[in-house]
Amino acid sequence: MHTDTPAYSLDDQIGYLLRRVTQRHLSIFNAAIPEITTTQFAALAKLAELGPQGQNTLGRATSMDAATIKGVVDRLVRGGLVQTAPDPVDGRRLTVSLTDAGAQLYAERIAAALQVSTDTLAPLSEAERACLIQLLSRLT
Amino acid sequence: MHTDTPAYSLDDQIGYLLRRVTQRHLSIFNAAIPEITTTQFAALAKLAELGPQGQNTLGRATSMDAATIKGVVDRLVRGGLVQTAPDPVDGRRLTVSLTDAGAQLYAERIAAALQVSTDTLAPLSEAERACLIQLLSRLT
DNA sequence: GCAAGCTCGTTTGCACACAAACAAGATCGA
DNA sequence: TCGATCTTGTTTGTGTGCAAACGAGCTTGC
Repeated sequence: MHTDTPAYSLDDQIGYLLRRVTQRHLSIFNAAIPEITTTQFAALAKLAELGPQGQNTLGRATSMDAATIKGVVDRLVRGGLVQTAPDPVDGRRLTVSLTDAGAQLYAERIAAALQVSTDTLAPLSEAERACLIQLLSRLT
Repeated sequence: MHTDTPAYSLDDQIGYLLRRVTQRHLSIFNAAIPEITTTQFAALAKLAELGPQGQNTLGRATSMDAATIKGVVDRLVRGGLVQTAPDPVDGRRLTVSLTDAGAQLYAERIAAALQVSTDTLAPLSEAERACLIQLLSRLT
Protein backbone atom coordinates (compact mmCIF):
# COMPACT_ATOMS: atom_id res chain seq x y z
CA MET A 1 0.00 0.00 0.00
CA HIS A 2 0.98 3.58 -0.58
CA THR A 3 -0.72 6.93 -0.97
CA ASP A 4 -0.23 8.74 -4.24
CA THR A 5 0.55 12.43 -4.08
CA PRO A 6 -2.78 13.98 -5.07
CA ALA A 7 -2.70 16.29 -8.08
CA TYR A 8 -2.68 19.99 -7.22
CA SER A 9 -3.30 22.41 -10.04
CA LEU A 10 -2.73 25.90 -8.72
CA ASP A 11 -4.41 27.48 -11.74
CA ASP A 12 -7.74 25.78 -10.91
CA GLN A 13 -7.88 26.71 -7.24
CA ILE A 14 -10.55 29.21 -6.23
CA GLY A 15 -8.11 31.25 -4.16
CA TYR A 16 -5.64 31.70 -7.00
CA LEU A 17 -8.42 32.63 -9.42
CA LEU A 18 -9.79 35.16 -6.97
CA ARG A 19 -6.36 36.76 -6.65
CA ARG A 20 -5.86 37.00 -10.40
CA VAL A 21 -9.32 38.39 -11.15
CA THR A 22 -8.88 40.89 -8.33
CA GLN A 23 -5.57 42.00 -9.86
CA ARG A 24 -7.24 42.62 -13.19
CA HIS A 25 -10.10 44.48 -11.55
CA LEU A 26 -7.78 46.73 -9.53
CA SER A 27 -5.85 47.56 -12.67
CA ILE A 28 -9.04 48.55 -14.51
CA PHE A 29 -10.26 50.62 -11.55
CA ASN A 30 -6.95 52.40 -11.17
CA ALA A 31 -6.87 53.35 -14.85
CA ALA A 32 -10.43 54.70 -14.74
CA ILE A 33 -10.32 56.43 -11.33
CA PRO A 34 -6.68 57.26 -10.50
CA GLU A 35 -7.54 59.75 -7.72
CA ILE A 36 -8.55 57.18 -5.13
CA THR A 37 -8.42 53.43 -4.46
CA THR A 38 -11.20 50.87 -4.47
CA THR A 39 -11.43 50.76 -0.67
CA GLN A 40 -11.46 54.54 -0.43
CA PHE A 41 -14.26 54.65 -3.00
CA ALA A 42 -16.16 52.02 -1.03
CA ALA A 43 -15.93 54.21 2.08
CA LEU A 44 -17.21 57.26 0.17
CA ALA A 45 -20.06 55.19 -1.28
CA LYS A 46 -21.21 53.95 2.11
CA LEU A 47 -20.98 57.42 3.65
CA ALA A 48 -23.07 58.78 0.78
CA GLU A 49 -25.59 56.00 1.25
CA LEU A 50 -25.83 55.93 5.04
CA GLY A 51 -24.78 59.41 6.07
CA PRO A 52 -22.16 60.12 8.79
CA GLN A 53 -21.00 57.01 10.60
CA GLY A 54 -18.74 56.00 13.42
CA GLN A 55 -15.35 54.84 12.12
CA ASN A 56 -15.74 51.21 13.15
CA THR A 57 -19.35 51.16 11.94
CA LEU A 58 -18.14 52.40 8.57
CA GLY A 59 -15.51 49.69 8.59
CA ARG A 60 -18.15 47.03 9.16
CA ALA A 61 -20.30 48.45 6.38
CA THR A 62 -17.37 48.20 3.97
CA SER A 63 -15.91 44.91 5.24
CA MET A 64 -12.75 46.38 6.72
CA ASP A 65 -11.46 45.70 10.22
CA ALA A 66 -10.76 48.50 12.68
CA ALA A 67 -7.07 48.82 11.80
CA THR A 68 -7.73 48.91 8.06
CA ILE A 69 -10.58 51.43 8.10
CA LYS A 70 -8.47 53.70 10.26
CA GLY A 71 -5.78 53.85 7.57
CA VAL A 72 -8.36 54.41 4.84
CA VAL A 73 -10.09 57.21 6.77
CA ASP A 74 -6.73 58.83 7.60
CA ARG A 75 -5.84 59.00 3.91
CA LEU A 76 -9.28 60.31 2.94
CA VAL A 77 -8.96 63.02 5.61
CA ARG A 78 -5.53 63.90 4.26
CA GLY A 79 -7.09 64.22 0.81
CA GLY A 80 -9.86 66.44 2.12
CA LEU A 81 -12.62 64.05 1.02
CA VAL A 82 -13.83 63.18 4.49
CA GLN A 83 -13.81 64.78 7.93
CA THR A 84 -13.98 63.38 11.46
CA ALA A 85 -15.53 64.82 14.61
CA PRO A 86 -15.90 63.44 18.15
CA ASP A 87 -19.42 62.30 19.02
CA PRO A 88 -20.89 64.61 21.68
CA VAL A 89 -22.88 61.75 23.22
CA ASP A 90 -20.45 58.83 23.07
CA GLY A 91 -16.99 59.83 24.14
CA ARG A 92 -15.34 56.96 22.31
CA ARG A 93 -16.97 57.47 18.95
CA LEU A 94 -15.35 59.28 16.02
CA THR A 95 -17.97 60.32 13.48
CA VAL A 96 -16.82 60.27 9.87
CA SER A 97 -18.65 62.34 7.23
CA LEU A 98 -18.19 63.42 3.62
CA THR A 99 -16.81 66.87 2.91
CA ASP A 100 -18.26 68.85 -0.01
CA ALA A 101 -15.21 67.85 -2.05
CA GLY A 102 -15.77 64.20 -1.11
CA ALA A 103 -19.46 64.27 -1.98
CA GLN A 104 -18.68 65.96 -5.29
CA LEU A 105 -15.89 63.59 -6.24
CA TYR A 106 -18.07 60.61 -5.40
CA ALA A 107 -21.00 61.90 -7.46
CA GLU A 108 -18.72 62.66 -10.40
CA ARG A 109 -17.16 59.19 -10.37
CA ILE A 110 -20.21 56.97 -9.95
CA ALA A 111 -20.65 56.50 -13.67
CA ALA A 112 -16.96 55.65 -14.07
CA ALA A 113 -17.17 53.17 -11.19
CA LEU A 114 -20.13 51.40 -12.77
CA GLN A 115 -18.17 51.27 -16.02
CA VAL A 116 -15.26 49.63 -14.15
CA SER A 117 -17.57 46.82 -13.09
CA THR A 118 -18.84 46.45 -16.63
CA ASP A 119 -15.33 46.43 -18.08
CA THR A 120 -14.17 43.86 -15.54
CA LEU A 121 -17.01 41.57 -16.58
CA ALA A 122 -16.65 42.36 -20.30
CA PRO A 123 -15.56 38.82 -21.32
CA LEU A 124 -18.89 37.42 -20.08
CA SER A 125 -22.38 37.58 -21.52
CA GLU A 126 -25.16 39.38 -19.70
CA ALA A 127 -26.55 36.13 -18.29
CA GLU A 128 -23.11 34.93 -17.23
CA ARG A 129 -22.42 38.18 -15.39
CA ALA A 130 -25.61 37.86 -13.38
CA CYS A 131 -24.77 34.21 -12.65
CA LEU A 132 -21.26 35.06 -11.44
CA ILE A 133 -22.48 37.87 -9.18
CA GLN A 134 -25.09 35.57 -7.71
CA LEU A 135 -22.64 32.74 -7.07
CA LEU A 136 -20.05 35.04 -5.49
CA SER A 137 -22.73 36.59 -3.26
CA ARG A 138 -23.37 33.19 -1.79
CA LEU A 139 -19.70 32.75 -0.84
CA THR A 140 -19.74 35.77 1.40
CA MET B 1 -33.42 68.89 -17.75
CA HIS B 2 -31.18 67.29 -15.18
CA THR B 3 -29.21 64.12 -14.73
CA ASP B 4 -30.22 61.86 -11.88
CA THR B 5 -27.48 60.47 -9.73
CA PRO B 6 -27.21 56.86 -10.94
CA ALA B 7 -27.77 54.22 -8.30
CA TYR B 8 -24.56 52.65 -6.98
CA SER B 9 -24.95 49.56 -4.85
CA LEU B 10 -21.55 48.72 -3.44
CA ASP B 11 -22.71 45.27 -2.36
CA ASP B 12 -23.43 44.27 -5.96
CA GLN B 13 -20.15 45.43 -7.47
CA ILE B 14 -17.83 42.70 -8.68
CA GLY B 15 -14.80 44.29 -7.02
CA TYR B 16 -16.41 44.39 -3.60
CA LEU B 17 -17.64 40.81 -3.92
CA LEU B 18 -14.17 39.66 -4.93
CA ARG B 19 -12.69 41.34 -1.88
CA ARG B 20 -15.20 39.78 0.50
CA VAL B 21 -14.92 36.28 -0.94
CA THR B 22 -11.13 36.58 -0.86
CA GLN B 23 -11.30 37.53 2.82
CA ARG B 24 -13.34 34.45 3.60
CA HIS B 25 -10.99 32.24 1.60
CA LEU B 26 -7.88 33.62 3.32
CA SER B 27 -9.47 33.00 6.69
CA ILE B 28 -10.24 29.37 5.81
CA PHE B 29 -6.74 28.83 4.42
CA ASN B 30 -5.07 30.36 7.43
CA ALA B 31 -7.06 28.14 9.81
CA ALA B 32 -6.18 24.99 7.84
CA ILE B 33 -2.54 25.78 7.03
CA PRO B 34 -1.20 28.24 9.60
CA GLU B 35 2.47 27.61 8.76
CA ILE B 36 2.52 29.57 5.50
CA THR B 37 0.41 32.00 3.49
CA THR B 38 -1.51 31.44 0.26
CA THR B 39 1.12 33.15 -1.86
CA GLN B 40 3.91 31.18 -0.22
CA PHE B 41 2.02 27.96 -0.88
CA ALA B 42 1.53 29.01 -4.50
CA ALA B 43 5.28 29.48 -4.85
CA LEU B 44 5.97 26.04 -3.35
CA ALA B 45 3.37 24.48 -5.66
CA LYS B 46 4.90 25.98 -8.78
CA LEU B 47 8.42 25.01 -7.74
CA ALA B 48 7.21 21.45 -7.17
CA GLU B 49 5.50 21.42 -10.55
CA LEU B 50 8.16 23.13 -12.66
CA GLY B 51 11.38 22.47 -10.76
CA PRO B 52 13.93 25.19 -9.91
CA GLN B 53 13.12 28.56 -11.46
CA GLY B 54 14.55 32.03 -11.74
CA GLN B 55 12.97 34.36 -9.20
CA ASN B 56 11.16 36.55 -11.73
CA THR B 57 10.09 33.49 -13.73
CA LEU B 58 8.59 32.04 -10.58
CA GLY B 59 6.84 35.34 -10.00
CA ARG B 60 5.29 35.22 -13.44
CA ALA B 61 4.18 31.61 -12.91
CA THR B 62 2.39 32.62 -9.71
CA SER B 63 1.09 36.04 -10.86
CA MET B 64 3.31 38.13 -8.62
CA ASP B 65 5.40 41.07 -9.76
CA ALA B 66 9.15 41.23 -9.17
CA ALA B 67 8.90 43.17 -5.92
CA THR B 68 6.25 40.89 -4.47
CA ILE B 69 7.90 37.57 -5.35
CA LYS B 70 11.14 38.82 -3.84
CA GLY B 71 9.43 39.33 -0.48
CA VAL B 72 7.74 35.94 -0.68
CA VAL B 73 10.99 34.15 -1.58
CA ASP B 74 12.87 35.99 1.19
CA ARG B 75 10.35 34.78 3.78
CA LEU B 76 10.43 31.22 2.42
CA VAL B 77 14.24 31.25 2.60
CA ARG B 78 14.04 32.52 6.16
CA GLY B 79 11.70 29.61 6.93
CA GLY B 80 14.08 27.11 5.33
CA LEU B 81 11.50 25.97 2.76
CA VAL B 82 13.34 27.26 -0.28
CA GLN B 83 16.90 28.06 -1.24
CA THR B 84 18.47 30.37 -3.80
CA ALA B 85 21.66 30.02 -5.84
CA PRO B 86 23.22 32.20 -8.52
CA ASP B 87 22.90 30.80 -12.04
CA PRO B 88 26.37 29.80 -13.34
CA VAL B 89 25.41 30.70 -16.90
CA ASP B 90 23.38 33.89 -16.47
CA GLY B 91 25.02 36.26 -14.01
CA ARG B 92 21.76 38.09 -13.31
CA ARG B 93 19.65 35.09 -12.55
CA LEU B 94 18.86 33.82 -9.06
CA THR B 95 17.64 30.22 -9.15
CA VAL B 96 15.04 29.32 -6.53
CA SER B 97 14.52 25.67 -5.53
CA LEU B 98 12.70 23.68 -2.87
CA THR B 99 14.65 22.45 0.14
CA ASP B 100 13.87 18.98 1.50
CA ALA B 101 11.84 20.63 4.24
CA GLY B 102 9.96 22.68 1.64
CA ALA B 103 9.21 19.67 -0.55
CA GLN B 104 8.05 17.72 2.49
CA LEU B 105 5.83 20.48 3.85
CA TYR B 106 4.29 20.96 0.44
CA ALA B 107 3.56 17.25 -0.01
CA GLU B 108 2.08 17.01 3.47
CA ARG B 109 -0.23 19.99 2.94
CA ILE B 110 -1.61 19.27 -0.54
CA ALA B 111 -4.64 17.44 0.82
CA ALA B 112 -5.35 20.25 3.27
CA ALA B 113 -5.01 22.83 0.48
CA LEU B 114 -7.52 20.98 -1.67
CA GLN B 115 -9.85 20.84 1.30
CA VAL B 116 -9.52 24.63 1.67
CA SER B 117 -10.80 25.06 -1.88
CA THR B 118 -13.67 22.68 -1.17
CA ASP B 119 -14.57 24.44 2.07
CA THR B 120 -14.48 27.83 0.40
CA LEU B 121 -16.95 26.60 -2.21
CA ALA B 122 -19.04 24.65 0.30
CA PRO B 123 -22.19 26.81 -0.06
CA LEU B 124 -22.41 25.85 -3.76
CA SER B 125 -23.51 22.65 -5.45
CA GLU B 126 -21.05 20.62 -7.51
CA ALA B 127 -22.37 22.07 -10.76
CA GLU B 128 -22.29 25.61 -9.41
CA ARG B 129 -18.69 25.22 -8.30
CA ALA B 130 -17.61 24.15 -11.74
CA CYS B 131 -19.57 27.02 -13.26
CA LEU B 132 -17.97 29.59 -10.96
CA ILE B 133 -14.45 28.32 -11.63
CA GLN B 134 -15.10 28.43 -15.34
CA LEU B 135 -16.50 31.98 -15.26
CA LEU B 136 -13.64 33.29 -13.11
CA SER B 137 -11.10 31.67 -15.41
CA ARG B 138 -12.42 33.75 -18.26
CA LEU B 139 -11.89 36.97 -16.32
CA THR B 140 -8.16 36.41 -16.02
C1' DG C 1 -24.28 51.67 42.51
C1' DC C 2 -20.81 49.25 40.84
C1' DA C 3 -18.00 45.55 38.83
C1' DA C 4 -17.77 42.75 34.70
C1' DG C 5 -17.89 42.87 30.18
C1' DC C 6 -18.49 45.07 25.87
C1' DT C 7 -17.38 48.56 22.29
C1' DC C 8 -14.58 52.33 20.41
C1' DG C 9 -10.49 53.80 18.51
C1' DT C 10 -5.24 53.18 18.40
C1' DT C 11 -0.78 51.09 17.83
C1' DT C 12 2.58 47.63 16.39
C1' DG C 13 4.14 43.97 13.64
C1' DC C 14 3.84 41.22 9.72
C1' DA C 15 2.55 40.00 4.81
C1' DC C 16 1.07 41.01 0.28
C1' DA C 17 0.77 44.20 -3.97
C1' DC C 18 2.12 47.64 -7.34
C1' DA C 19 4.68 51.79 -9.33
C1' DA C 20 8.90 53.74 -10.28
C1' DA C 21 13.64 54.07 -10.56
C1' DC C 22 18.05 51.74 -10.60
C1' DA C 23 22.46 48.76 -11.63
C1' DA C 24 24.34 45.08 -13.90
C1' DG C 25 24.34 41.31 -17.08
C1' DA C 26 22.66 39.45 -21.71
C1' DT C 27 21.38 39.92 -26.53
C1' DC C 28 20.76 41.39 -30.94
C1' DG C 29 21.30 44.33 -35.00
C1' DA C 30 23.84 47.20 -37.90
C1' DT D 1 32.14 44.71 -32.37
C1' DC D 2 29.80 47.58 -30.09
C1' DG D 3 25.85 50.21 -28.87
C1' DA D 4 20.86 50.16 -28.13
C1' DT D 5 17.72 47.45 -25.91
C1' DC D 6 15.92 43.95 -22.96
C1' DT D 7 15.93 41.24 -18.79
C1' DT D 8 17.04 40.22 -13.96
C1' DG D 9 16.98 41.37 -9.49
C1' DT D 10 16.77 45.30 -5.89
C1' DT D 11 15.10 49.27 -3.34
C1' DT D 12 11.79 52.74 -1.85
C1' DG D 13 7.28 54.48 -1.09
C1' DT D 14 2.39 53.92 -0.68
C1' DG D 15 -1.80 51.32 0.31
C1' DT D 16 -4.43 47.51 1.82
C1' DG D 17 -5.28 43.56 5.21
C1' DC D 18 -5.20 40.92 9.71
C1' DA D 19 -3.77 39.61 14.62
C1' DA D 20 -2.94 41.03 19.06
C1' DA D 21 -2.68 44.02 22.75
C1' DC D 22 -4.06 48.33 24.82
C1' DG D 23 -6.66 52.36 27.28
C1' DA D 24 -10.77 54.62 27.75
C1' DG D 25 -15.67 55.03 27.68
C1' DC D 26 -20.31 52.73 27.86
C1' DT D 27 -23.86 49.23 29.58
C1' DT D 28 -25.68 45.63 31.92
C1' DG D 29 -26.66 42.58 35.66
C1' DC D 30 -26.74 41.82 40.16
